[in-house]
Parts: sequence; structure tokens; C-alpha cells
Amino acid sequence: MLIAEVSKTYDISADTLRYYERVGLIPAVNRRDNGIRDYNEGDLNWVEFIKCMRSAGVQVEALIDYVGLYQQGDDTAAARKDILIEQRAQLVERMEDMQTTLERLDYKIENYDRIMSSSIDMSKCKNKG
Amino acid sequence: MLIAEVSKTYDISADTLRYYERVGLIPAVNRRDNGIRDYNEGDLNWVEFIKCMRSAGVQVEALIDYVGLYQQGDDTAAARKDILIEQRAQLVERMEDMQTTLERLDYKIENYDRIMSSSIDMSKCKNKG
DNA sequence: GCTTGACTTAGAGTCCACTCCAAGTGATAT
DNA sequence: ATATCACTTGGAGTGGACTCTAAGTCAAGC
Repeated sequence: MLIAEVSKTYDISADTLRYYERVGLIPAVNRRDNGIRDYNEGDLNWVEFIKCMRSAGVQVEALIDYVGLYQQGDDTAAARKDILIEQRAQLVERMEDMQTTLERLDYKIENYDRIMSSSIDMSKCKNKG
Repeated sequence: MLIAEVSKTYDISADTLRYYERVGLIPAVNRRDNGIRDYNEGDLNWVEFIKCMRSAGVQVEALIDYVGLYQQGDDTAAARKDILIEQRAQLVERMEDMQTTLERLDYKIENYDRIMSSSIDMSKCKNKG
């Protein structure tokens, strides 16, 4: 699959796909004889995985480390797992912060509901009075 | 409360506190006669609110808009509420992405557990055989 | 009276993660 | 053969959110 179609399929710009490969966030992509990228299934799996991780805010550097270890072979499985566990922990922490903020936003929004409905009541009184 | 103590209390650098005020992310802070910031309770409430929002990734610009409206008075309550609702929606969306990624990480970590325990079994066999 | 230390400002610099640009190649359509 | 178009590269530029620097003010302690 050419980069344009990958870009469309996964909604990632071609520039970003090239950038991901350049910095080692995905392993080197399969190429045609003329050097043009021709993503195979394995390449697409990486793209999809990285898209998922990035959409959750997992840092590029952690993913680069992960991919680097992956390319060094099976011996690195334990180190790779450690990276995933660490990233998971950070993810959970961020989600907890977000949950706190969500509750606070809900509270404030409810408060605005109350304020605004009471001001409507007052205007009704005015109109009536 | 002087900026140094606010910085310590809320774990936000003095530079960041000044930056927040400069760009309008919090309303102008109370000052002593000589111009030195002396945060009162209202100021601290803003600091705490902004810290909470930023820790969840709510964008600075949305918060600047919110604070701007707040300073324009009660007429802006509806617009402020709209901002909160919009930010809440974005927050929920990000949390959903994160939930998806979390599940995927859990799956991969479990997978590493399986791979690695099977490789331990093999080495046990080796040692025994 | 001089040093120390916390504060002030405007503005420059940094980091991350892209995003864009210029110059060039190579296959296809007219 | 010439234009079009998608692709290639290295490197420069951008946007968001800080973070740091330089130059200066002010109050307290020796």
C-alpha cells in the first residue's frame, strides 16, 4: 500500500508517516525497487499500533525505545514489557487526573444550570411584576 | 501569599504562575503597594482550578476564553457554560481513546507474560535435560 | 552603606511533535 | 517529448506551553 492510501486509511498525514519512520517510531517500511514505500501488513500493524498509542498521549520517545528493542530481537522481551508496564502506569495516572477534572467540570456545569435557571425565574418575575 | 509559597503549595513554578497571569489564564493577581504579588484566597482558587484543568490537558486557549468571559461579568454565564461543556466533551473523547489504549496495553502485557513464562519453561527444560 | 535574596518586567529560548519546503526522481498520459 | 503527478530526501519552520535570562527594584541583616 502506497503512503497516500495509508495516510487516508489511518488519517495520518504522509509527512507524519515519514517522520515516524525517520525517527524510528516504526521500523523501516518495505520499499519497491525504486525506493517508494509500499507498506505491507506488518508495516500497517505498526502504523495502527503507533496511532493508537499516540492518540492516548504515549510519548514518542518511549515508543522509539520500544521499537528499538523490538528490532534487537527476542532477548529484549522483558525490557519491552517493562516499557509497556511503565507507559500503562502513566496512562492510568493521566486518566485519574482526567476523571477528577471531569467531575469538577460536571459540578461547575450543573452550577451554571442552577444559576441560569434562577436568573430566568427572576426575569419571569420581572416580566410579571 | 507570595509567589514562592504558591509555587511550593501547588507545585507550579513561579515562572509558570507569572506566565498564566500574563496570558490571562488567571485574572490579575492581588498586589502589595510595591507591586509584589500577594495571592489572596480568590487568586488561589483560580490557581487551583487552572492547575486541575491543565493537568487533564484542557487547552490554555479555552481557559483564557473562559477567564476573559468571567471578567466581563454575569451576562457571559451562558457562554462560559458552553466552553465548559465543549471542554468536557473533548475530555471524554480523550478518555475514551485512553481506555482503548489501556486495554490494548493490558493485552500486550499479558501476551509478554505468556511468551516469557513459556521461555522460562524452556530454559528449565534445558537445565534439567 | 553594602550585600543578600526574593521579587519585578519584557523578551528570548527550549522542547515536543509534527508540518512544510525545495529540489529531485520516475512512471504515466497526451 | 513534455506535462502531470505521486513519490523521494534533508532540513527548515511552526504551534503550544512553558522556561529562562537580563536588568532592575526593594526590604532586611551585618
